[in-house]
Amino acid sequence: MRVSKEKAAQNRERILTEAARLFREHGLSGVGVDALTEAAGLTHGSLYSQFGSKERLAVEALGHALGQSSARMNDAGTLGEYVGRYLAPAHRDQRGDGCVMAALACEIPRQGPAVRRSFTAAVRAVMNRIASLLPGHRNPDDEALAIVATMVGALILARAVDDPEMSNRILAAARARLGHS
Amino acid sequence: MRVSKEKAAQNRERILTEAARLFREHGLSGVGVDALTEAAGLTHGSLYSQFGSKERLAVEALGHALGQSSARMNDAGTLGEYVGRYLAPAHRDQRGDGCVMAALACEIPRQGPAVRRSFTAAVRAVMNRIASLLPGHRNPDDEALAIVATMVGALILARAVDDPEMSNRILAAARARLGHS
DNA sequence: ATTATCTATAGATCTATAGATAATGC
DNA sequence: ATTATCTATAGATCTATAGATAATGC
Repeated sequence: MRVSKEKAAQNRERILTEAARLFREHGLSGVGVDALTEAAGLTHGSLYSQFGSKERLAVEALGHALGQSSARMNDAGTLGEYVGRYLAPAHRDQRGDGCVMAALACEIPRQGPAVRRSFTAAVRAVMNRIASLLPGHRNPDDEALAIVATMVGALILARAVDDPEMSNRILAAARARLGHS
Repeated sequence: MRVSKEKAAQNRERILTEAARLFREHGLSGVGVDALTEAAGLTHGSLYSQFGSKERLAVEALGHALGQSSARMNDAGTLGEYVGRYLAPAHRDQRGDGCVMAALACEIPRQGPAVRRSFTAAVRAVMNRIASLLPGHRNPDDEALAIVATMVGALILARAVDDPEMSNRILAAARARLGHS
């Protein structure tokens, strides 16, 4: 069954959106082609006509999610505001809609070149954005990288730990640490 | 073919050692029972008589690796020494023999209760150890958690990024950040 | 005529189980 | 007699491909 160009574009968009969510929730190797296409109301075969392979879909889905993250990042006017939103329990609790880096970083070293390139660009973008919020710093880029490391590390650990009190404490400690920078 | 008690214990030990390495290198869901047992010179069936399931092997392998990590952690006399070794390119480049938290943290939220409990205990142990290296601090535990977050986040990002210069820079920025704490 | 999607299927690979085997440990 | 290991296999699930289908877009 063929479908209108418009409808096909919508399907593509929906697969990308759902894939961006599913990959963050279950990991890149934790979701199959079946689940990815089914979430968009299609059958698994359709993935291959639209994207050619699961990996190419992953690259596009990452790009899709990273675009949204950038937009949200640019909404924050100050570093404190950004940090506060990033290290919030709400962000910790919705992995599927949150930071791509925190959701997937551990898997990235095992991914193909295209995925890794996309991820690296994302780290660089966050670095630049945070550096732009650090006026008058001596090495804004390096300072920004240290801040990103703290944010990502805290969020990842807060999600991994099974003790809610400890989890909140990790977030609070990182916020406190970054509030004084 | 049965085997002596001693030999069986050796086999068990070897599976644990190899599993601790393979899990860190490829992720918990990235290695199969086949690879785990083959690395110890056995066939896949033997895993079930020794451990009962892949997950129970994972729990024991994590415990095994965490024990080694603690030992190494206690070798460091100062925070600076510990941070310097942790955020070194050598540690970044040998994931299979390095920090369990940095290798597996992103996957932990999707694991069973036993794995999560073990991971949480590890975070607590590192927190306590680092806090003990922070004499005279007001909230040593919280400060320690922020430091752990920075270390783990920096190592994870340094491994994920595909640009060696950027990778080294992340490590250096985090070291600089923690050198002044 | 083109093409987005579906169906059917190939070929791997994954976790787990059942039963056989053969050496140990009593 | 016990038991650590092996072999064979079940039953899922995974990525990918081939060919059919049917509506679009010319």
